[in-house]
Amino acid sequence: MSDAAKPTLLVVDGHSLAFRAFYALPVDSFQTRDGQHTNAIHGFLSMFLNLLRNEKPTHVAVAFDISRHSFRTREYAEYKGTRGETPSEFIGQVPLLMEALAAMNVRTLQKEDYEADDILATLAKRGDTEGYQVLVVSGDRDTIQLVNDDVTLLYPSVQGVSQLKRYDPAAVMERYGVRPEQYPEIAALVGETSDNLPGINKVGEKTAVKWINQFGGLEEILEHADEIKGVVGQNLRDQKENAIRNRRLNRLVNDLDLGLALDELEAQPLDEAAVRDVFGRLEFKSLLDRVLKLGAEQGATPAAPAPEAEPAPSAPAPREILDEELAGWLVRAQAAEPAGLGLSIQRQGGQVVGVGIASHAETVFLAWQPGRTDYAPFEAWLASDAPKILADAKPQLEAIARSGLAFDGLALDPLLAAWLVRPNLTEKSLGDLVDRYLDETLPTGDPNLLVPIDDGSGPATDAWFTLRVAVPVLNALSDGGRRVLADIELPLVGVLAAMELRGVAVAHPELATLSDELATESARLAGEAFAEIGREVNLGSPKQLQEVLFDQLGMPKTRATKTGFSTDASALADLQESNPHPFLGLLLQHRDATKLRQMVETLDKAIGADGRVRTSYGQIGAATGRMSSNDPNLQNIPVRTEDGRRIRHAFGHGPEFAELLTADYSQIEMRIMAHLSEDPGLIEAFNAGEDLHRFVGARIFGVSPEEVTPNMRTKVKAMSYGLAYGLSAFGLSKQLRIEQSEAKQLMTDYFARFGSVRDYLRGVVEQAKIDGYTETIFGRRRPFPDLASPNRVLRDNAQRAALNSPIQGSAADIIKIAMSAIERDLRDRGLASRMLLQVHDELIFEVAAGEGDELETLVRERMGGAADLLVPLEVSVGRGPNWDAAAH
DNA sequence: TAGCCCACGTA
DNA sequence: CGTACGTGGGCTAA
Repeated sequence: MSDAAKPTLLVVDGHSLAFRAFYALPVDSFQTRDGQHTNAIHGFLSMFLNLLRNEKPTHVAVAFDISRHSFRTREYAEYKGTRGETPSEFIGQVPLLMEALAAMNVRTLQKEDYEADDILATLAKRGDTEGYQVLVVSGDRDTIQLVNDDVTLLYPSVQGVSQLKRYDPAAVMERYGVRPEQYPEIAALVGETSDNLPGINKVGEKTAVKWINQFGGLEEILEHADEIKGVVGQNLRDQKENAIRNRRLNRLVNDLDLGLALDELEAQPLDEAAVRDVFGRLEFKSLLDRVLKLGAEQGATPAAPAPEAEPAPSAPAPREILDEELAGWLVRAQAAEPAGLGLSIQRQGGQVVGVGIASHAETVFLAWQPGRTDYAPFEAWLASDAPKILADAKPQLEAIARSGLAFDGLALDPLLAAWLVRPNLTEKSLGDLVDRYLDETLPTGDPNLLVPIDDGSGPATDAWFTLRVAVPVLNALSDGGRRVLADIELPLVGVLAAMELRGVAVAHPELATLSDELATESARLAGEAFAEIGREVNLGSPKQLQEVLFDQLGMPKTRATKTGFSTDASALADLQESNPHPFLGLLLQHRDATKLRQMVETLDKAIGADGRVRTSYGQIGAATGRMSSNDPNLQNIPVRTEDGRRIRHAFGHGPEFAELLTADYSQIEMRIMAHLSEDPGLIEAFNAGEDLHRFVGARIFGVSPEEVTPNMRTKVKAMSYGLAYGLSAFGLSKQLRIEQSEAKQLMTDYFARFGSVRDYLRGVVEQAKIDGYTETIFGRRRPFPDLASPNRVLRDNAQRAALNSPIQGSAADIIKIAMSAIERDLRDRGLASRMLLQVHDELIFEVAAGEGDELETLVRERMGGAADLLVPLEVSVGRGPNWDAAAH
């Protein structure tokens, strides 16, 4: 039998969810005129109705505890003993809730001497055996043990409580690192504070999982307790009775006699009169509408025409329309809004599940589903260049693409625009925009619902606010900012969405091998390090390291940090010079190995089923205009060390592609500095086409370029790059490990030859003090309020950031321009090669067979031609089977 | 458990 | 006492 054809049994732990709802919703906002509190009932029913709506169970039951006492409290009197008095506001809500469920003809179950979870376990077991799909809804982690291929747990998430997380076996494995049936063994070891079940001291989830995976199970762990070293091992031996008791108590009873057959749980039409009565007494108006609507959909006696759901405070109530009516609406709405319609894509699991479209006067909602023909006019409009306004468009464009829809016509993203207005403290969501620019609150249905209401008001309202907020945001933007938005940022949105969807091929076996090697290496280094100091410490703990270095080994104190003294690499290098000790070298090597291993592991875990890793680009990430990359960060993959490059070696191309191509700008920031400063010397250096640092070195040291030694070149290079960061003589001396006087002299000599650079950098800061902001070549602004701060540290920091911003920001602008141009070219020319990654000044492409040369030419032209500067933009390109080999 | 701090990878 | 980021472990306050 296919899953879709199986009956679905929904079993809910009434007590635990009502209790969670009680804490999630404000007590004071939910009470009847005669003072009866109803927040737990309201929260529970709201969530429950959504479950019925979304999951469409064929069979339903809700289980409750009878009292706080059960066979577990008899076995272990302290069980749940730490729980305080049940709040008086909660008491009395449960019987009313049961009454409401009875009116809805939902069976409620209780069993003397057992807890609700035992009832869930029994029903899950029987449902599974009898061929049901079972959904268990509980806020008690013990129910994780019930999960299997046919039993899914829906568990309220900790922070939001606004959504239920689905736990199937894979999700349990991902979250807890063990199979569902093993979860209670973890819980037994760790203990459960809320149940007053102490576990083994110092054993947390990580250790428990490690042991389980190492020994196979709790029983085996206890058998091998003698082999476990350290304090935790002793704790385990001392406290193993805790674990044994916990395991006995957290085993759910799954063979209760409930005195009913599963057939009897079949979903029944609600009793409308009774529902009206109970909900009326509870004064649940909108919930009554929802329950009756649901009842009508599911074939209950048709309810009297229910009043329209309450509209959001000021948004027009959304209508749901199809076919010709939708086509007509779109034509009229577009005529009314020539700048674009508001659009919001509701998503679930990365797919489109609903769409809101708004003009100022009206909103519509579309319950879009793949294969439906009623929405053809919408799909045509979506694919057309008709202007559309979306807040935080990128993830929405991705859902559109994943759902097989075409998109064009992104006219504005107010979130992106707001970032250009205030790139530092940026608004992060539509709600933030509405707050700041409209001084209103974005209605979110009911933020406290356990499950968000899914009636279409969300996306339609979002679309309406998106449209409205666009005007004040645009008004706040400078002319230059509008140009950056239109010419650079908006065209990039779709490009980034496409890159994110493509991902990059990463070879798991290579990473696995590397990880193993690094693990062995770091274990060896740790062992040697421990031998040096005669004890075992946590080498990853700066605190413990300080004890070793400064107390035990009596080394001189290093640079102070907020919480002690630095143990970073440069501090340790200093110590190695003044107080040579083998421990220091071993520690540094161990750091390198563990850090690298950690990166390898993170990357490895990010490889998807298709062998590709997908990052997310933060378009509104950096204040300078750069992008960021996260989940995982692919902009900090090691390159400087041999082992690091082995990670790059694992980045390859898909089987349908021939190789990778990397293209990066050479010294783009220095070139921008040459352009902005108009320094004749620097401009000449670049136009000479000779090695920059050699050329500059020759000028500074008064020798010919051939006479510039590697040492001289290193100093000049550090100096040049440091300039753009506001480097001081002190900092330069430290980095080059030279005397401060020598660093000072170097700077003097540098500026003697390249004086315009200094004048420019000074001018940037002066102008920024006047304007309050800096600007890139293309007009991207960044405000610097701290330039006027009386606090010197803040002011100096702001000065350095200010002089760097036009340089870093212009470089970001340039590569963004190039990216959009390249993406467009690739499409226009019908090439199959594709852009995959951006690492600030570098682009990585997957090359289709036979396209290598054309791609290289195209990329060189577009990157080199992205800006017209006083110096050429040089691009270097490499190709190869992997990222490392494609380097140049 | 949330959030800070430290340390360190990239440009 | 050099800019811009993101990540992860340790640690601590709640």
